[in-house]
Amino acid sequence: MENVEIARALNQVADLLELRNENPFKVRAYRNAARTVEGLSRRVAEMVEAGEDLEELPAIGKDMAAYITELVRTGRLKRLEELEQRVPQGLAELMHLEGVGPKKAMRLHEELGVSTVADLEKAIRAGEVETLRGFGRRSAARMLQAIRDYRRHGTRFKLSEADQLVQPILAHMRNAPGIEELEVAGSYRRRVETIGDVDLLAAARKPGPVIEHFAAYPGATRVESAGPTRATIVLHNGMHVDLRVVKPESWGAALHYFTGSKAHNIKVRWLGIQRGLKINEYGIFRETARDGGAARGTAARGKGGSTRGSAAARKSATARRSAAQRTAGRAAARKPATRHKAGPTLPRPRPHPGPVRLGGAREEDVFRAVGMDFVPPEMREDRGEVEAALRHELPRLVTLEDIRGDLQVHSTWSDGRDTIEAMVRAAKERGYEYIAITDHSPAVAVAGGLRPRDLARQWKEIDRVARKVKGIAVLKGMEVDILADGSLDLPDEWLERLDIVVVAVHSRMGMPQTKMTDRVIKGISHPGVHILAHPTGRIINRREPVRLDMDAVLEAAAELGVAVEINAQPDRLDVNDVHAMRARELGVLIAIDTDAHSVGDLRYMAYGVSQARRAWLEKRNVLNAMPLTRLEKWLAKRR
DNA sequence: GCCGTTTTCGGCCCGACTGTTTTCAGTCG
Ligand SMILES: Nc1nc2c(ncn2[C@H]2C[C@H](O)[C@@H](COP(=O)(O)OP(=O)(O)OP(=O)(O)O)O2)c(=O)[nH]1
Ligand SMILES: [Mg+2]
Ligand SMILES: [Mg+2]
Ligand SMILES: [Zn+2]
Repeated sequence: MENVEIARALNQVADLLELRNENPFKVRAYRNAARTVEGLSRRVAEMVEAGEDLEELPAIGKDMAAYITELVRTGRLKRLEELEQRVPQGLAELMHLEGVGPKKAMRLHEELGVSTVADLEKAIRAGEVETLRGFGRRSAARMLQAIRDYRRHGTRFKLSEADQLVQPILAHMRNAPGIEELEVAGSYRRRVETIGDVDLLAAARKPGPVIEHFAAYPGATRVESAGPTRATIVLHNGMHVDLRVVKPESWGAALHYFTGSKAHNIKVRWLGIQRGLKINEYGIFRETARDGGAARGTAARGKGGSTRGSAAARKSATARRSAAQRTAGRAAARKPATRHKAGPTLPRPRPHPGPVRLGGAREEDVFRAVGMDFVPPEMREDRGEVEAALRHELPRLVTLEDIRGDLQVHSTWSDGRDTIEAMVRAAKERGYEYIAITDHSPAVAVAGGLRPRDLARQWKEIDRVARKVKGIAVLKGMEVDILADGSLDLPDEWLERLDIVVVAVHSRMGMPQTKMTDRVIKGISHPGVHILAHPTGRIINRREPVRLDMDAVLEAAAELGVAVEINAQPDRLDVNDVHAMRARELGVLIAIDTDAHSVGDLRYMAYGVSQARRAWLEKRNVLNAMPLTRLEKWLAKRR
């Protein structure tokens, strides 16, 4: 069983527990466990088989370890099956609709017999939903819209698509009245390979006009919501764009909040609580002693100030503090400027000094307040970066500037669109020290694979270009196909004469896992091989990864001294961040290659570097961050 | 259900927007 399948089962349990109105912290425990499994660089199944102690993993305790073991051993989970018996099929699906959560889903089912999205649509059209207590015409209309959205666009957007799409919005927002700062936050800033929505953050003294300007964006089909500090619009292609606006003094805290990830935020805020601090998107606050327990039941003091108090005060107060009180505080905080008779029992003027603001103008303020080093956005996934930052042991992540060359590039000799000379010149312009020309081998006939005698001619051309274009080394390479039996698609005498050999699977992608794993390991075991390219073959949103025991492949690569590629094509990003992280742990070098098929594609390097950073890679982990002389030595040593 | 420079019990992030409400639950970021 794969990690994603285990994670899916645990998430399903969480959804069903939520529908059954279980303790929200228990629900979260299942989601946290799922996240751990999904972000794990190793196969949990293998860990179980090896008898390793799963309870050492974060968010995995006695129960979760047992559930995971059961899943691995039997392929089933009794806990899940029991819940499926008790909760009607389809209700979990209803929760995927925007604006429909566990409570509404359950009520729709209990009061209208709705248990599928189709049922819900019928009920809305029949006018049944709007008659429900707490529902109405508007919410029914909203649900109808949510159903349309759900059916239209299920998948997430590629990061590169988001990059395109964001440009005109940024251009529009730069003209917003009074805007002082503007940045894309969320998963986009963390450079996640796919993006659910675009999260924009702006700073302005007066947020109102900025929100209005945003809502008037010509590319929007509708405004989903708009309040005094935030708004959501929907673009023609279905992409949602969130805007949050704060005052400049809150810029850093807001950027931290809106960059996420959610799990990272929760962990950092919890560290704050343990240090007597409250961290939110407005800043970092310390509550004075007199401001704690006594004042808390009363209504809020507006944004940021509506603090819940010191850890000690919190402890004594939370017990006697009802949920109603909590929400009352929040509701009053909603419109602090416009509500004159704020909370129910607010005794103004209060003599106490109120919470002390410790910072929040800069993002570093948040980290410093809890004793952490600054964490680069790409690492903020709660995959150990918080603990590493507390120990001051964060890696020094590789940067685009560290990259000295590109080791997988195609030309017109196979399926590339630009000549060797053009590719070399473009590489030189990027400041590279070297570039490898790696056209396809014969078996990849659809991509114009080169036969050995073509290769001989190509080398003459490479020599000619190398003489003509000074200041960059041009390596003679090939992207050699790993055939179905694991042998390489080029005779040894030719392999030996290449400067660099990149190997990859391009056919028979549907093999069962053990066969595919044997095939790839046999492929890289050939002594002439330097780099394993796009190991899973996945195309994001289009083609599933091949079934491969990545752990076994990476262990073999470590033993053989073969490098593994992060293919920087934005629809590949293969290996992904999680596997690249495992490679690093095993001491496998990573080659970040653009697999460019035109000079323009060379810029994809940035996408590869982003994924490398998400994998915690440093310069020394990256093959093509080596200077030429070291690279040449490494290439020769492999022989 | 997990977890422990404060704990093996009692905590678990914190705030905005909507709709329908007359005081806030639900959902989402
Ligand atoms: N503190 C806190 N912050 C949250 C919570 N939910 C979301 N955020 C923050 C962190 C997120 O990165 C950011 C944007 O929310 P999104 O739902 O758009 O998530 P994100 O962009 O990370 O992923 P996405 O690709 O959009 O699915 O808002 C939460 O429950 N608590
Ligand atoms: Mg987002
Ligand atoms: Mg968002
Ligand atoms: Zn290829």
